[in-house]
Amino acid sequence: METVERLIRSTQELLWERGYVGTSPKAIQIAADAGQGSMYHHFSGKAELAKAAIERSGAELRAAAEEQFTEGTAASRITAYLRRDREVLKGCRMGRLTSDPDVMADPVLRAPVDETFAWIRSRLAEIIAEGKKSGEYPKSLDAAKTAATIAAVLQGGYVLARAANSAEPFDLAIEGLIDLLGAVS
Amino acid sequence: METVERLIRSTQELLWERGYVGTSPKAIQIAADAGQGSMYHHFSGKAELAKAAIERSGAELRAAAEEQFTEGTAASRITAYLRRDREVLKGCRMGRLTSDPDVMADPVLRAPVDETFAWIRSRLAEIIAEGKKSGEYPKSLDAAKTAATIAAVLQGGYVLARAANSAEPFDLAIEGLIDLLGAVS
DNA sequence: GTCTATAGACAGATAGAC
DNA sequence: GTCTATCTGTCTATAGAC
Repeated sequence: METVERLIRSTQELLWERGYVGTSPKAIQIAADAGQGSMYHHFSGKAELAKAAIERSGAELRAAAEEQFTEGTAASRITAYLRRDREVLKGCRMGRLTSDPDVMADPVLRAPVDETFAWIRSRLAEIIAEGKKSGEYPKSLDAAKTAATIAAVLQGGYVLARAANSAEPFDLAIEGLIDLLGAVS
Repeated sequence: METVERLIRSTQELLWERGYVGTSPKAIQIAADAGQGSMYHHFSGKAELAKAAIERSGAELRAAAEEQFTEGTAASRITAYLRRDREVLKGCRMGRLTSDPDVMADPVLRAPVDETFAWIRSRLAEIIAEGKKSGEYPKSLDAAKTAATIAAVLQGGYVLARAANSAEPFDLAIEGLIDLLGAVS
C-alpha cells in the first residue's frame, strides 16, 4: 500500500481509538511505518491528515449503512441497520469525534462529522416516510423525530456499552427500540 | 471556597470540556487558582484528581435524575427526566468520558462512570416496572430493554447535537422517543 | 519522496525552601 | 500548605541534506 494511503488509514484507526487530542503525528508515523519527513511532505500537518481521515471514515460509514438500506420493507431495512454487526466496544468512529474539543472547534474538521449524521438521519427519515406510504407505519409517526431517535439509540448504545465494558447495554437498547417500533407498526 | 474544593470543581469542568487526555495539571491549577505545589500537596497527580472529579460528577448526576424520579406517574416521571433542561451542546459530563481511552483503560477511573450508567438504567427499569404494575405500560414491555433505550437516546442525542452544533437533533430524538413510549401505553 | 537534526512549547511530575 | 526551581519526555512542527 502507498504511503499516503497508509497514513490516512493509520490516522483513521488512531482517531477511532484515541481521538484527535490523543493522537500525535509521531504515533501516526509509527502506525503507518512512515518517516517524519514523509508525513510532512504529503500533509501540511496533523489537522490536514485528520481531515482526510475523517472524510474517509464518513464515506465508509455511509456506504456501510446504505448496504442495509437497499432491500426489503421499510421496517426490515431499519431492523437490519440496527442489528448489523458492529464493533460495539470500540464505539463509533464518527460519534467519538463529537467529544473532541479540537475537532468541534474547527469547522473544517467538524463538517464531515456533521454531514455524516445529517445524511444518516435524512436517509432514515426517507425510509420511515416510505414505511408510512406502504402502511407499515401509522401516518401519525413523525419521520424526522423517529429518525433522530433511531440514530440516537445507536450512538447512545455505544456510550452505554463502553461505560459497562460490555456489549449488553447496546444490545438491550437496540432491541428495546425495535420492540417500540414494532408496537407502533 | 477551599483549595481542594476548587481543584475538584475545576477538574470536573475541564473533564467535561476537554476530557482527561485534553486536560493538563497546569490547566487545572490555573482554573482553580492554585499553585503547582498546592495541587500536588492535596492530590498525588492528575489521575487521583480526576477520580475525585468523576465521582463527584456521578453523584451530582444521580441526584439530578432522582429529582425527576420522585413524583408523578411512571410515564410522567420518565417524560420529566427526558425533557429536563440540559446543556445539550456541552454534552454529558459522564458520557463523554467513555470516549477517553485513558479513562476507559484505568479501572479506578472507569468504575464511577460504569456505576452511574448502571444506576440510571436500573432506576429507569424500576420505574417502568412500576408503570407495568399500574397498567400504564403493557405487561409485554421489557423493563431492562426499554430502560437501556431511554438512556441511549439521551446519550445519543448529545452526540447528534454536538455533531450538528445545534440542540435540534437532541430535541427531535427525545420527542420521537416520547411519541413511541406514548404509543405503547 | 524520505531522512536526520533541531527547536520552542508544554506535559506531568519531583525537590526543597519558606 | 504553598511557592519556585528543575527535570525528563513528548508535541508539532521546520530546515536542509540525500
